[in-house]
Amino acid sequence: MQDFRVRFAPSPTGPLHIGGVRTALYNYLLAKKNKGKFILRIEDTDQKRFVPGAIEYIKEALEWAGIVPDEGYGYGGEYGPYRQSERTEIYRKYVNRLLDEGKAYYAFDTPEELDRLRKEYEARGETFMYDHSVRDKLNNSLNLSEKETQERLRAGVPHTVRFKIEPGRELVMHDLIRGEIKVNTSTLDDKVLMKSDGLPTYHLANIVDDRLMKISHVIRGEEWLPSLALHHLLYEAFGWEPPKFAHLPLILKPKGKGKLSKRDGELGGFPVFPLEWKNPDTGETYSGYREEGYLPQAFVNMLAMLGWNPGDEREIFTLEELIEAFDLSRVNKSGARFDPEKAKWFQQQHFQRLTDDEMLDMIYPVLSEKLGFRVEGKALKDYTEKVLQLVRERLVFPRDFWTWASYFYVAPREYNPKTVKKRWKENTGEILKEITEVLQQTEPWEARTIKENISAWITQKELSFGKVLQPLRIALTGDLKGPDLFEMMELLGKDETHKRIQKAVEVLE
RNA sequence: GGCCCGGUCGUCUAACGGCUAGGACGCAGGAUUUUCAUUCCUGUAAUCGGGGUUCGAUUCCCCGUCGGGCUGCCA
Repeated sequence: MQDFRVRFAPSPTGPLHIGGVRTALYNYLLAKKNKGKFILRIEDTDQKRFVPGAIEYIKEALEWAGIVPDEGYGYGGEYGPYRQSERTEIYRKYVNRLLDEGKAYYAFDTPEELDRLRKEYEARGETFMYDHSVRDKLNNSLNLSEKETQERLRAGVPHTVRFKIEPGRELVMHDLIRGEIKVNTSTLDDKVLMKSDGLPTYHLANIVDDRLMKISHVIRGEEWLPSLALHHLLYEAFGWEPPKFAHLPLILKPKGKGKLSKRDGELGGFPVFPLEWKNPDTGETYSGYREEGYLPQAFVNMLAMLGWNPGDEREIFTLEELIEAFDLSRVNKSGARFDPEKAKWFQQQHFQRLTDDEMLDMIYPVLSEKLGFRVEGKALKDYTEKVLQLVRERLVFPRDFWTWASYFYVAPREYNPKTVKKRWKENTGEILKEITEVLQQTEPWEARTIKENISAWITQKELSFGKVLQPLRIALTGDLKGPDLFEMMELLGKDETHKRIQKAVEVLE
């Protein structure tokens, strides 16, 4: 029985976007479910596109989400190095093997020449493919004598190595999600395996590394499906048994056409990245789920459900529960449109499941920032804990605490003109003055007694509750929203309650 | 254009070939509440089209159509 080993192999060309995180997540879930290993490999064979900070970003994002690699770049392991730019010698060895066996060849065509050919074909309405039909007319070692080829190589003429694909074979492959996939090799081109800079392309490095790192299952995005046939042929050329493959459906834009891209976030007002990212070149900043206040468990839950379901009607999962429930056979085939609203709903569900202490830990920093000083000291913390009891069920993000509870800390500076206009009548001032007296005599100062006294007074005066309580609320909070009025008054305290009522009467009369 | 992969409510999705096609988000209405929010209830809305196979197709096959991906010395 072969060990279960999967890898996540991002390219450090920028921040990981949520599609990448989901791929990592599915790999991780499968590894954990099967008591296997989840490996992080960095695919940085394109030095031109390398972005400083990207590797650190990827690791930080995975760790924040709780998708921690067991092995790989920065995590150790016996199959390293796990960064492809450190493995060039290995790739060279394997390319030479293909070259020796006549399964690959040197190509001396320059990028300019190829570019020209592509344009020519395009002008004719055709597509240029470097394949069996044209390779014997092009500038490569298949058409050169052994001597000429060796001379050019010795002279350092820039060249690539291409994989020689034999046409006319019907390949039947298997994908764990899609089933049988058939491709005729005549439709494939002779892909470059080794670039002129001596570094391998993705295809070669990927196959060699997956083999050497004993990867049992390759779980990757659907954008790789067209390369599956090529990869199979490479395994075959090396005489290796290929791993099992699964191609995940893509995550699509919420609106419009195409797959989710980083621009969609700015347009739609939601993050497409797990963590905030500052582009080192342009200085542009892209928002992240972490900075927006999302809980990692909500983020992961939301991503898991985008393309997979447990087969029953459960929707809320912890990471552990996902490991238990996850199954590749229940991953969907079609692309999923990302829905920012549903993401918010997952956040709400997970946030509400937090304990008071967990919530408070996230709320103190928000409060400190708004208040302008660090929240510490038992009195303030105890007070905040009581405030939390009144507002907790309406919180979705930690920052919501301030929107719903600011008036517990700061007296209203202004009164919402619209609600004032609607609810503040001529005799309101008079009513509040009388209420003040009722409150003055209220002992002890508790929600229950306050409620009893005010209710009794309203009934006795034959007034409506709304006429009295709504202006009272405006006086205390500046608007017509918030938790139970009497609980609020108890927490605010007798003095503060009086001060606010008096001020409102002065300002609004 | 070529190659590959898909298509169930607006969105995410469920339904061994056999029910009034189920759930969730959203939206609308209602209940609760002094208010807002939460919560609860109700409603809303779908099998891309055409052929076939079958007693019976959302489900299997073919064609069309639409959507997506790939088509780089990117990954």
